Amino acid sequence: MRATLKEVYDRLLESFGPQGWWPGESPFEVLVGAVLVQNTSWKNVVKAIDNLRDADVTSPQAVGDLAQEELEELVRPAGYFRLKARRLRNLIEFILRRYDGSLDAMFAAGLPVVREQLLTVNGVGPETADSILLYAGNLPTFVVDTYTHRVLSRHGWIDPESDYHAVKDHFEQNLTTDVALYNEYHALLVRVGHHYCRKTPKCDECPLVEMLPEGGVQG
DNA sequence: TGCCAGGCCGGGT
DNA sequence: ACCCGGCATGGC
Repeated sequence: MRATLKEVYDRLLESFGPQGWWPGESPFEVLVGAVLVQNTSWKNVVKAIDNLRDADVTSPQAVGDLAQEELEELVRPAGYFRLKARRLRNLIEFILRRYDGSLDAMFAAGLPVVREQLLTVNGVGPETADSILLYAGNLPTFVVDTYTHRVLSRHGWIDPESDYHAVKDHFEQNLTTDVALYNEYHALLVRVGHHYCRKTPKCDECPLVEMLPEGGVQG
């Protein structure tokens, strides 16, 4: 008898409690954070976001007014700083041109439309796009990240070869369409990943250990 | 002290 | 279609 995704969710929620994601004081900060956190620890991203706030860069328009070198210095603590300053610029330019800099207007255009548009921006891939849509826009799209894939494949709940969209569809087809649920579930998977499901797993005290298949973790 | 972090892109086979 | 290197700072 295999655990359902809902049962896994309930177990995580009872173990860790609500995570209250996404960290960020505004949709703009959430969007910025989604780009800056690519393959980087959130601790570093916080420093970069603090820099932006201290410099009064709190809107797409404010980013638009910055020289590229200034933007690079502000986001430097997040790592890959030249690359990320470029990606951030690409995304902000898109929003300024297409939506006159209004995040509200962008999200009002609807989930499937905006998702496709975001994916055309160089530097915005599926996880970044879905993070923006879910955590900044409150739109019901499930976010898949490295921990999502790792936790599920180690427990034998997905094919380890499955790609981003396969995992995303798996969640969306086996859960009710619910922004709060998607939000909390992803945050809980990152939490359990941080504590127990690193590259070398520590399953001894993991709340999901009793849900392991015969033979323990895969891979 | 190395290893790794809430990806994504571009170039080579 | 795949595979792989590059990107960079800071925490544990």
